[in-house]
Amino acid sequence: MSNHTDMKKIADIVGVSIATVSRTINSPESVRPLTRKKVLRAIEDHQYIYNSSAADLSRKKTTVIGVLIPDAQMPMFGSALVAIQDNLQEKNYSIMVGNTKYNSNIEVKLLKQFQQRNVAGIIKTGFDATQSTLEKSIKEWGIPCIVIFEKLQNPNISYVGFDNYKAAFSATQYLIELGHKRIGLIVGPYTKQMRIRKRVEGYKAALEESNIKFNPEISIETNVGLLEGKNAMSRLLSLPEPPTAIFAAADRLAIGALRAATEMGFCVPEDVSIIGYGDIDVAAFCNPPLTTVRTPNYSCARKATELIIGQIENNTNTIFHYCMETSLIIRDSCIQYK
Amino acid sequence: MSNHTDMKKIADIVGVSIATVSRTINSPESVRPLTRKKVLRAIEDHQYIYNSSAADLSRKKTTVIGVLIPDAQMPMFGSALVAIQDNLQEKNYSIMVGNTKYNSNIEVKLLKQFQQRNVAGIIKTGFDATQSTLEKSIKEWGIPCIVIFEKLQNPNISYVGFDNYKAAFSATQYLIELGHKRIGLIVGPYTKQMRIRKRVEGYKAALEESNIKFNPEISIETNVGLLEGKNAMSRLLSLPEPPTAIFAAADRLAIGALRAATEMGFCVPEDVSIIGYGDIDVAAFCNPPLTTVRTPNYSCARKATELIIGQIENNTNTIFHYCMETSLIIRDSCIQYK
DNA sequence: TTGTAGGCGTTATCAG
DNA sequence: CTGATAACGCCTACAA
Repeated sequence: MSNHTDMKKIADIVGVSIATVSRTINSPESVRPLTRKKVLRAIEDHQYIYNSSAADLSRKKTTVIGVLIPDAQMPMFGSALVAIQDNLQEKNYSIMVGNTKYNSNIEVKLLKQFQQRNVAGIIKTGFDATQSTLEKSIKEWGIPCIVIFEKLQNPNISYVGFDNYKAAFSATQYLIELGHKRIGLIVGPYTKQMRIRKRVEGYKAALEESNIKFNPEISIETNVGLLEGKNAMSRLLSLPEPPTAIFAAADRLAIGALRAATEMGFCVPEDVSIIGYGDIDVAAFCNPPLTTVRTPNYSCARKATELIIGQIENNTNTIFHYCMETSLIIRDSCIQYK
Repeated sequence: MSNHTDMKKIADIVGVSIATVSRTINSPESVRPLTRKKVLRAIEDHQYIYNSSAADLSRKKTTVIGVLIPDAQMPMFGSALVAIQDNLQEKNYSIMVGNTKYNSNIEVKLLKQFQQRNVAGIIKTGFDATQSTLEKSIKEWGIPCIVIFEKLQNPNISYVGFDNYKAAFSATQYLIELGHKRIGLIVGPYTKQMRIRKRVEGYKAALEESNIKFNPEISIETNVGLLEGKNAMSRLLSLPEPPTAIFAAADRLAIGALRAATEMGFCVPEDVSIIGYGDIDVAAFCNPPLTTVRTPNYSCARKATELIIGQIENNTNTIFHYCMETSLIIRDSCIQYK
């Protein structure tokens, strides 16, 4: 005989059926106030702990949502977590996180875990063309899945993102307007990530629009990180004819680049301008403060959560496409080329 | 009739009992190789999805662990998440996160959620004396709970941390050795957080050891953030007789402080030295690179995960106390006082 | 408004 | 090594 308090026990104590206990928890309005009160009292007095696993099994549906991010250490993704929870908290949903490290094996494994745990919905950052299998399986799986931080081509997948192409275009254009012609690019693994590739395309398009020829020699693909940004910048500045401006398509790359410039004796922005991407919070605290593109991370994640909750509760699964605006945050790391 | 693949269905297909299917999943070695192979084949062919909720219910035990952090946006806590998952991944455990925002109401709510979901263990950062109720309930609850990033006084709670007192002591001492006597302090909400209070105590003890009187006027308690650090530093540097060195007991405070100094025309370290705390990754990329105390965040989280998994699997619940070493990382933001 | 009872998909015990 | 079967704790028609 279990000495552990379950619904049955509460029911016995109050002298009511187990169904009534369940009801006072899930739809209190459907039980007579007096009964309700007695049940709640017993729950309180006997420290009854509701068992979500059992409920999940019975309902064939959980109140857990799975969140997939590449790297919890990056503020951009951390803020997604915060936003999601801010929105979920009051509704008593829980968050299951997975850190993919940009590794699709890990991602697949985590998704499988989510699936086995029967999460009610998934919010993930980024979605690659190479993930068509994934697309198919999520479709069949039948739960809502929203991609954030990215504007997708694929009309079958919901997203709440921003236009990486446009944002990168405007950053590059800004540099061009300042008179720069030799504009270097330091960018993350765009060969793997669509969201990053769009930035490269935006950069190229802006150059082209101004009849500046794309120069692969001053364009570096690297992993995203402070050190990586620094290394890339060192290479760029060691060139016989270094760029006069750099578009670092991630703030952390920009911060690394800034460090490289400083250490090599280049003044920013006098000797070389640097524009970042993301407007992470330290960007404003760099020396000099970093001019960058602000992407609406928090609001994307928040909006996505709102939408997914809606879908879960109404048991719908329509496709949403939201594209939020980005903006140029002009600080002190870029200057007119003379 | 459900068209959804469950164990029963696989069993029927293979012509074996449901128990055998369960076995080939959970203890493959206990089933005849040929049978095993057939079952696995069917699982593969029919895209069977294991239902963890059901298993959890049956086992009365889950394989999810709850992680409580104050702010997912802070790299220190992000790295904990990463470390925990790195360790959990291969064992097929999942992580449920909760972001407390340093708010104990939220924390209590999240813990209750964890409890209802029947998590197998809890890893949390920080533990306050004010949380004695919590201590009691976790005790009764009976699952392992490990506090990280902190060395606790309370012998009843497991921790894997480091000695904040000692670390702060050594940071302050370093400043003193450099000849500073007027050493300011910018620190997080130590009135609320034990882990932060220890830093204040370490700071004071170091001063006292060198017969420097603690001066409350150059000591500021604030929330932890870049802007907060900047504001605090502005106040300090506006004093008629500003400090010649600052111990910012969190790197983000230090970075804010650095910014304030720069904007106010103070050179760091020539006019004022700044030492940080935490060695977050951008610290090395500041201008100047930040001298700071390195705390073993990743390894604490990793170790804690290892321990908690051990407890879960062996069904034990002993108390562990691990204290890791911190170290002084000397870079360029502090200089000899002349 | 309340009770009855079958079912959710696994695990685990006990035989065989 | 394999099978039958009773839990696990809750939800949800259906009935009263």
